[in-house]
Amino acid sequence: MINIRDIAAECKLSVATVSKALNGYKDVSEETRTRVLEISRKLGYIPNASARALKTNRTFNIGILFTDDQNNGLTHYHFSHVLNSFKNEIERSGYNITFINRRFGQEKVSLLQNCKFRGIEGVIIVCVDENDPELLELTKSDIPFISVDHVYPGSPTILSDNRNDIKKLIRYIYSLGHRKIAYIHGNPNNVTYERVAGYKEAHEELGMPIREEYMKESYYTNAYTTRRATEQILALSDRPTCILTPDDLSAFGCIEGIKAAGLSVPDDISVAGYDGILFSQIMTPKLTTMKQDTAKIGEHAARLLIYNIENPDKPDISPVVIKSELIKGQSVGPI
Amino acid sequence: MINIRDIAAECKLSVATVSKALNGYKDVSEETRTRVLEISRKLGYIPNASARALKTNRTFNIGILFTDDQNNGLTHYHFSHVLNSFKNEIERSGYNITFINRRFGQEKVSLLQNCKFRGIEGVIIVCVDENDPELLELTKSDIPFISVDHVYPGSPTILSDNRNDIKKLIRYIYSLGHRKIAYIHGNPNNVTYERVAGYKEAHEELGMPIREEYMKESYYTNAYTTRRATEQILALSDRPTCILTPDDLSAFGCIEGIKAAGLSVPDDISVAGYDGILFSQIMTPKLTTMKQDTAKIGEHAARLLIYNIENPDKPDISPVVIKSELIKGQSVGPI
DNA sequence: CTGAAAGCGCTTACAG
DNA sequence: CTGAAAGCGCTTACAG
Repeated sequence: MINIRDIAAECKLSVATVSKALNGYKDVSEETRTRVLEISRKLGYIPNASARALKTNRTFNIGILFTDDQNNGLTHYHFSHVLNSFKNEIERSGYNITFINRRFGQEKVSLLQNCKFRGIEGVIIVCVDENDPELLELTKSDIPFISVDHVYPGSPTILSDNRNDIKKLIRYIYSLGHRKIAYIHGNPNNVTYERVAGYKEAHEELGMPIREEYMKESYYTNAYTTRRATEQILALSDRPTCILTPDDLSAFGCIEGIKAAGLSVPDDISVAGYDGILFSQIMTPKLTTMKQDTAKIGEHAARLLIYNIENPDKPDISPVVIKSELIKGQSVGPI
Repeated sequence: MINIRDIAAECKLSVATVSKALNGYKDVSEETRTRVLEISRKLGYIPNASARALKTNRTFNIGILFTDDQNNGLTHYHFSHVLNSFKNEIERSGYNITFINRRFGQEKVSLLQNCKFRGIEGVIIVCVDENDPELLELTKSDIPFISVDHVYPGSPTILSDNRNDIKKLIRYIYSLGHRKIAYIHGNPNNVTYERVAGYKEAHEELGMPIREEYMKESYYTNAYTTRRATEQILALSDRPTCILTPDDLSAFGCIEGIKAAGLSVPDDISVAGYDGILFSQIMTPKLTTMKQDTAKIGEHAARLLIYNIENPDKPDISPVVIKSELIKGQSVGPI
């Protein structure tokens, strides 16, 4: 591989001058710069990122931390969209995306150690076990990060407006005449907390009683446990007319359970999802759901993270809240 | 940050000895090694990957090249599973995953230059425009790569047994009494070529005529264009009894088109997908499809790539073919 | 078994 | 405007 010294020799210049010419420093004559650029192109010069990183202490590598309790990983139907958008925006800004893991070579190390080892400049935390001690260690370190959906106090978060969005959804369902709305919510975390709070607030505002037997817990993206919860709800003597589910994927399980009971959606009972993934709109009936703006979430996450990397002295830690959009669909019908 | 010199000072040893102790070289006394390890732990030493890479010329970074013509990127419902499995296996072996792009900093560069710049040791090529000149440049370089689905002569490929798998699917459909089977295939590429060949071979073997009007082109993962193609097929005077689609996602478009025509699946007309993604089995009716073994594809891809990185003198370039599994589902009914 | 020395490819204060 | 020199943190042949 051609290096800067080869160019210097070819140009009869010092490596210092070549380096400056290549990096666009002002204190190089136009003539010299042109010659250096020309020769370096002729020689097929490609800089060495490791050498540059070693000297400048900058890698431009951004780490992704991305594992969820259901172990969807990269295949998560919602978060992969967030990530895709994040990646596009990060790369537009000249950074690179890499995945954080727990090793160097064959040795097991902590997430923070992996970041330090590889000179990761910033991390996006998506869809992880928020209580993992290694994760907490990372969030307390000096490495900037942006968290999606979970709030680490004092650090920037980006998330959907879960509380208000679910209220919007419930108001819509209410407007169709529903007065008995069950909620199969996801396992406890920040998102679940906000949505359950929104569910309760909407009930109070609309004058509907909150009934414990209408609230069940399931796992996110888990059609199986959501079907189980659906069966419990269908067994109630006073059935709800509509069931909210943790997300679109688990809504499929809910609908399956309803069909298995010989009922139909939305004629006998209505169902709403959450997320607005592609499949929710190509199935029949089209799902009533809240479409999270994954493009915006990923893009803002990238911009905010980069801002904080480049302004370590005055980081922007104000949480960013992105509105979701109600998709009316057809799975919630009029009463 | 603590470096190797700090440890050397603390241990009253040379950096050379510390380095050797840390790296498990044999020619260090057990006592010295223990002390070095202890001190380095006490000091919170973390090695510097850039420095190590600069010296050893090894980064352990594996690049992903992953963009498809429908621009699904990371959100591709099939390939994200391949990638997830690939990632897990790569990391198990102590390598890291990163994405290849076309820049360093704000400068536009070729894919190969990006790889060289960052010291990428190997690349997985998934789901890209195979004729991109920059891609061809990369495939002709000295950087080992593994290609999924597309065959670059002289380089290792991993792919499903498309030709035989679709024959298996057609034999099953035939066994249910179907004699008029249409095929909406994807846009031309290696996979499409093999599948179309399998479609024709199966027809010959089973004594069914190949009818041009039963073959339409669509795009992969595109429900819209597949619906359009379905409409053309439904307009035929002598309709087929079953339609094969490019993949499960586009099968939704096909089914939509059928429903819009007032027909039902599978009572009036049967539909088969391809891939076996999660949604194909939680929809109603469950889709008849070929389930690609994404876990195996990703895992083998990782192992083969690593093997070729670590054995540059005797690379293994034999193509790996993975069998798919027929999922009978319910969207293809008996005649 | 230990260490002195060279060097990986680059950048950057500093001198001229 | 150009260059000599130091140094980023590490590894490794070589000498002892």
